[in-house]
Amino acid sequence: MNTVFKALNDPIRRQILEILKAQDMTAGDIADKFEVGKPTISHHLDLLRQANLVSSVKDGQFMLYSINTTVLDEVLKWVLELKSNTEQQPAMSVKPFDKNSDLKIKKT
Amino acid sequence: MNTVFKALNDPIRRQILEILKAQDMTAGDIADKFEVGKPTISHHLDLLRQANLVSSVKDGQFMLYSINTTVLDEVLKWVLELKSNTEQQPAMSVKPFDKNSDLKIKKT
DNA sequence: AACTTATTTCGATACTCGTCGAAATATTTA
DNA sequence: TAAATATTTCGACGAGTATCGAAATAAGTT
Repeated sequence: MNTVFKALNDPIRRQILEILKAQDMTAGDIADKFEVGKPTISHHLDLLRQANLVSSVKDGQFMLYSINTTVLDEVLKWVLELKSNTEQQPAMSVKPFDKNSDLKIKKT
Repeated sequence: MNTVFKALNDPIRRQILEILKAQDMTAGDIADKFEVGKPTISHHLDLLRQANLVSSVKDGQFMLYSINTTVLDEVLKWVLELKSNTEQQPAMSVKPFDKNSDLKIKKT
């Protein structure tokens, strides 16, 4: 979960995923689509692989990368959970916050 | 988009969102739920606010924070887009990659 | 007005991260 | 086998980030 969010927290890595959604691609061809050097892209691909967001397979001297969207289900679930049910009123709700109420949640 | 992913890329900030999903809460009460100091939580709340993931309102000497899930729709849309349609075969697909094909996409 | 409480701001510090060029590794081609 | 190509690893550097204690700001209390 942490590694997935970490992997998604970079515009290049997100772009790589978008590229790989269209088609599998070699490391070199992916790198050609960006301004940064190949070692940098290799590093980005490594982080994506650690997060299980891409898989790779060796094809001769090439490394063919492909997207793996199953891990995104976790993210999806987490985000949807956050949006589900209890439609929270914004802070400036009609009912003022009662700092003396016993709603305070103590650390579990 | 970038700021949202950046804000979500921290376990404490994600926990804060989960807490605020249950109920609005003051900065101090939020801070009490973590081991780190109050200045740190204040900073985390600031990042969440920059990403529009929380809103805050002053209630006397307290700052009441509440979640704002509308920004998460962006994330949701992006993730779903990545999962939609073209169910990509993994790299180890039956058909080997043809490095000589003219599939190479040049930079737009 | 003095004191307490709540929160943020300010510097400072340690750590992580994105990036690079050079070198290492592996594969294909001549 | 030597040279070329593809990719990764390595070591380094600068920028960003999480964290802290102390100080500043603001509101409530005595």
